[in-house]
Amino acid sequence: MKNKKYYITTPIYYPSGKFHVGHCYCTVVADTIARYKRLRGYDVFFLTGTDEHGQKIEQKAKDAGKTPKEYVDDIVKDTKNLWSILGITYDKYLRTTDTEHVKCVQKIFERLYNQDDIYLSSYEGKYCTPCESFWTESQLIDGKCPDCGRDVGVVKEESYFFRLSKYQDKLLQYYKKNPDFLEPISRQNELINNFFDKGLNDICVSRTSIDWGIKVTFDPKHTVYVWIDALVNYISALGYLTDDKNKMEKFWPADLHLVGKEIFRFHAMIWPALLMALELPMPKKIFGHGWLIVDGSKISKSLGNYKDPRVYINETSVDSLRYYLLHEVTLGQDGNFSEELFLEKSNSDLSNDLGNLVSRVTAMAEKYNQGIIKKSNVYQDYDADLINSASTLVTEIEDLMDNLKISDSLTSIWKLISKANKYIDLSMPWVLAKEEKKERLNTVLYNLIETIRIVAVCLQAYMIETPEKIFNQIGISKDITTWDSAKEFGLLKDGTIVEKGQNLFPRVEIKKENKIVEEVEKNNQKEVVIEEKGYITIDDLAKVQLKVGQIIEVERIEKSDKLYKLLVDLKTEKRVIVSGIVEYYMPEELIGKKIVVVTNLKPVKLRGILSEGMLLAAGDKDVVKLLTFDDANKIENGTNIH
RNA sequence: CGCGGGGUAGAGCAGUUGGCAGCUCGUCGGGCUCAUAACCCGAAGGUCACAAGUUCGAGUCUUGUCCCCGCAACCA
Repeated sequence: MKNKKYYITTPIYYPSGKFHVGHCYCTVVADTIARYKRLRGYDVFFLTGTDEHGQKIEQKAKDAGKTPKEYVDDIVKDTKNLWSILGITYDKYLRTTDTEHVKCVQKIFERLYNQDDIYLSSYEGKYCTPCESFWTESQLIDGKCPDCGRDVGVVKEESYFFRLSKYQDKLLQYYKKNPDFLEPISRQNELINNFFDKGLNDICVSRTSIDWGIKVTFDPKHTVYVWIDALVNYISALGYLTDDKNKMEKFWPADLHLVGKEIFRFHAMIWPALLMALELPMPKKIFGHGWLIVDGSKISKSLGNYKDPRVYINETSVDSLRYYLLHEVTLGQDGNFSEELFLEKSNSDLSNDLGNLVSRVTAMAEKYNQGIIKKSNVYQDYDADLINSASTLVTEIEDLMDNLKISDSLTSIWKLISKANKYIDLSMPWVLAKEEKKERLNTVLYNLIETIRIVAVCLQAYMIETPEKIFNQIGISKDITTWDSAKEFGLLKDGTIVEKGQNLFPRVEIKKENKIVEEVEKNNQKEVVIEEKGYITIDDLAKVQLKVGQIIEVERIEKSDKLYKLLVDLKTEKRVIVSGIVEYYMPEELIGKKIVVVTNLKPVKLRGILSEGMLLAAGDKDVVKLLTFDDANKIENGTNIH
């Protein structure tokens, strides 16, 4: 019998910088679904990749003194390393610079042009010459460029357009007939209310102002714009329009396109329209997931409020990070990520509940029975609860996972873990050992190890190291690690030998307070300092605006050991600045002090309070001294410093 | 009146078709000693943002108000 197939994709990410935990989130979710489907016997094709063309990449590469290709090569190398650390089991990593993809895009472009779905016209828009960017009317701020604040001019550029408007009605009909097509529903509503009600415009699918991209074969001064270049990856990866039709026939249509909410629109509108134009079947589902919010703000490059995800993994383990992303975030909604919460979860759910369970059970097996697990059947009433829950766990997970309730499915695993811990308290194996109730002890240990086996089998969808470690510790053979084997309680063989191993999840000391905040500040400083050479120019220095400020109010921030909320007088205005100097100054020492303030630092929310600047201070871990002035009285608040 | 999401215990969240307000962490008290200062039991803690309405009954439905966040044609 032919296996059922499952085709799942992540977006192809834009490699304009290092990837952060948000990218990991989406990819880990997709990986988990892929693993789950494989466990259930599906033939899975899991696609991810990078969208490597466009002006921004061209610019970034130039800044770094590399060619665009060299630039993206480096990032891709790093990304693949990250994915390998996270245990991402993609079947294909597509790069839009791959020859196959380029050819596919060109052929599609030709075809759509030939059938008049693409036509030549001109794109007219407000253009900021120094920024080399087009802006829409609504993006402009007071009629000026939102990036640099300079005047914009009207510029006409020859462009090819895709007749999106032609597909408007067909799309709407499709949405209505297939209510499961776009999820969550709220995003579908947003899409329809925002765009369809106003009517769809044809979209510009080529640019003459961008060089780094795929050339239009019949008009090479044009470069294919992102819509077609990027979206088409989902079929170019399967070899669409090549001689090898196997994958396309087997896997298309995709079962799930997992995308971020910011690109949901394009996937919900443009992509289906393109597929209609190409007369290909629609994907089964497009799901727009939410974002990770870090300490109240979204992850953003300009805030610099993120770290390399490997930092978190090094502190704990891959499985801790995967667990957090999968369990703490409801798919479809925004989720919270903070280092403190992450470590807390890792300690409580992983170290205390799961890790400790395995540890105490294997320890008892060794201590009381030389690690030998024997089948025996001296039961008590309360055994039934554990055994029932364990034997129905897999079915429960299947129900939830099939509805993409990933977080809930983990919760049901943890409910069983908790039951196992409770079962130990009820059965008190240490008493049984002391009183030499051998047969009952054997039953209890058997039930516990068997429960742990079932938990570990299920965890294979979510975690990459832990299930294997558990299997080794409880000494079981491969045939009872399969998905279906967990549907039956009692497959564990008589005489199985258990060996207590290393702790699965060592507890991590949570250093109270603001590691993360400090990190944010460091990152902000980095923005100003030019990376490699160590020198900055006078212009760079001029970017930093320094003024004399006087501290007029000092307040401790609740629940923070290190932070003061300061009100600083800059003569023309008073600003709130949050500063981590509690350890070094008493409030009364600070009041009235004249200090150096960075006034054009991007505001950051710290502990929920908007900090609109930064104080300059000298020091290291032990000593911190604020920069002050010799003759403070003689210098006025608000004076510029150069 | 551009669109969408949110406001539920100290924190982070869940609440399906309206039917006694829940989960995890933290706090407090107790138990246990197999285990990673872990595990188990119990308790405290909420005007479900506010106001009005529908209803026998509203966190849930309707209307209005306030506040937070995101999107507004390439930030996962």
